[in-house]
Amino acid sequence: MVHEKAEPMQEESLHKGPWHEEEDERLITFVKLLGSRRWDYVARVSGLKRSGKSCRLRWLNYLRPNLKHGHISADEEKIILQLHKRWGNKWSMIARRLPGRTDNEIKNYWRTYLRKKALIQEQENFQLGRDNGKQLSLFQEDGSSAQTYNGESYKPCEDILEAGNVSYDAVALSDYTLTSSPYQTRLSDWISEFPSDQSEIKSQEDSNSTDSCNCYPAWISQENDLWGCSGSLWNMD
DNA sequence: AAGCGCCTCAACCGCATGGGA
DNA sequence: TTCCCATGCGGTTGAGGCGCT
Repeated sequence: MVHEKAEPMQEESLHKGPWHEEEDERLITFVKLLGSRRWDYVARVSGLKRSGKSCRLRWLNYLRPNLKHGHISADEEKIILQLHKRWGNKWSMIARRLPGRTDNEIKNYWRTYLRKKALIQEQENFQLGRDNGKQLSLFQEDGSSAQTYNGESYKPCEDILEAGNVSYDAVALSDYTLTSSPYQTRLSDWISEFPSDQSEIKSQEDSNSTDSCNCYPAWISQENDLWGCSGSLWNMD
């Protein structure tokens, strides 16, 4: 490994905008040579008139191996919805749970498609809430969970219920208990296995780095069964 | 065919964070 | 402890594609 103090790039000479094929090829060559770190150095040594930031972004979002470039599958969409409700706009965290997908891709997908879906869902729930004389607000304007019910905060579980095709109203009417049917009992058991504190979640995240994001934590892999997802997504290399 | 508006997504920007000197 | 720099992250932008009129 060469350790050389990187000179600052000449800002005014930097290329911006879309990458050309030759630039991609050159970047791939130099990343293979120098590794996907020290991006300023890679940018400078490669002769690409791009910033280190730009090189890093191009590599992470487009050039790195094992990226998927196709449409987001229904299974992946469910995961995104679930994790967004859990974590909010933590796109990089969500991306780590979806092998081959980038935070940018997920962020774009959310903004262009899922956010609308969430808003529609909100409107439907608002209508249902009005019909029942209750106000169940599940999403804020930005798409995040509002976590209120009749003006009171509650532990969010709508993500799980939506994923399992259980209506929000069913939860509202059962005072958020999930034990009245075998299916709900199963849900309840599953929820209870969720990491109970941030440190546990953190340790699971740490064991699933970007570079080795080929597995899921136990708590989410169980959703596969719950959702009846195809196995292919979960066994990705 | 041309013009317009909307949508998508690659790329940029600015701030936060972490590590090393 | 402080400063500096590289990297990471989330929000935003804008070019190009596409469909509608």
